[in-house]
Amino acid sequence: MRMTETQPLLAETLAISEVATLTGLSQDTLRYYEKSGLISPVGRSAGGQRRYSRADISWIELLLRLRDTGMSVADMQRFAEMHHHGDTTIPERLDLLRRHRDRLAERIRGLQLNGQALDAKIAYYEDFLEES
Amino acid sequence: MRMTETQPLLAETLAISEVATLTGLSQDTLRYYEKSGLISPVGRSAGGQRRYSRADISWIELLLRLRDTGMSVADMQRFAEMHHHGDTTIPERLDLLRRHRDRLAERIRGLQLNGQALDAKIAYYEDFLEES
DNA sequence: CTAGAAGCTGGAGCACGCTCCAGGCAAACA
DNA sequence: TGTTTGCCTGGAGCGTGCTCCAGCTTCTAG
Repeated sequence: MRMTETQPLLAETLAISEVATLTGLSQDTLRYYEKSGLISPVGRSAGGQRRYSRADISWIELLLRLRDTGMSVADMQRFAEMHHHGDTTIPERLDLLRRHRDRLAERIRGLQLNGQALDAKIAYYEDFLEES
Repeated sequence: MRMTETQPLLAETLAISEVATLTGLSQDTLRYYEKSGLISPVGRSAGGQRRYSRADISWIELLLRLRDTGMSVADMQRFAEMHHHGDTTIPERLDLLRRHRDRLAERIRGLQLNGQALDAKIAYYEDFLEES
């Protein structure tokens, strides 16, 4: 078979620097997330360096969505653990996602209202300047 | 030269506990905000206890709006300092508010997009459950 | 084969935004 | 009047989410 050449499967994996560039997370953060259980232990090269698979990448992308919509690391840990326990946890995961989604909707509504109040303040300042 | 008490003005002021209840901030946070310059030194009773005026309250309400829309304490400090320097800083303040408003609009848009992606994920899980 | 770049681990450190004392004076109620 | 409740200050401490580092191993280009 092949000798020193990398096989197709291996060619599909990414080094940590590439994942960092791809996701915008720092290498330190990627390692920190793995250490904290947000990312399940990722594949390794013969020498022990991380090799991320496509599945790892899409999992990280989901994590980022959760994080960017305000989910805490603690909640992401719970979610990751469910994920790790397989399909039987899908109802729980669904539940968690729905709750999160609802809180997000509320938060967006709140931000919109605050935005309107800020607009009013801005208009007030604009009027003030116009009159002087 | 306002050392008199039992004036209508005094009747209009609030103790820190009342402001805490009113705004949802803790007494410690109110003192911390004052210490950090977010709130300019508030009036005191003869004995040295804080007495918040209507103007103090509405300033705090503006601060809360800024905070709740994601402004950092550092940025609020700058804003507070401008405010403290009087009307000549209105153009700067307007500028800061507009920038903040724009960032907020962007953030809301981003949250909405992430929300849609979460909806898709939720739908995926729902389908999965339905088929089993 | 080798130099330099990239990655590893465990653990310390940091920025932010509060939060919680201790020890003491102020205010309100009975 | 007393005593209970409230507020004061300065400063230490904390939870979160990273970020940095030392000392060492692995990879890769030439």
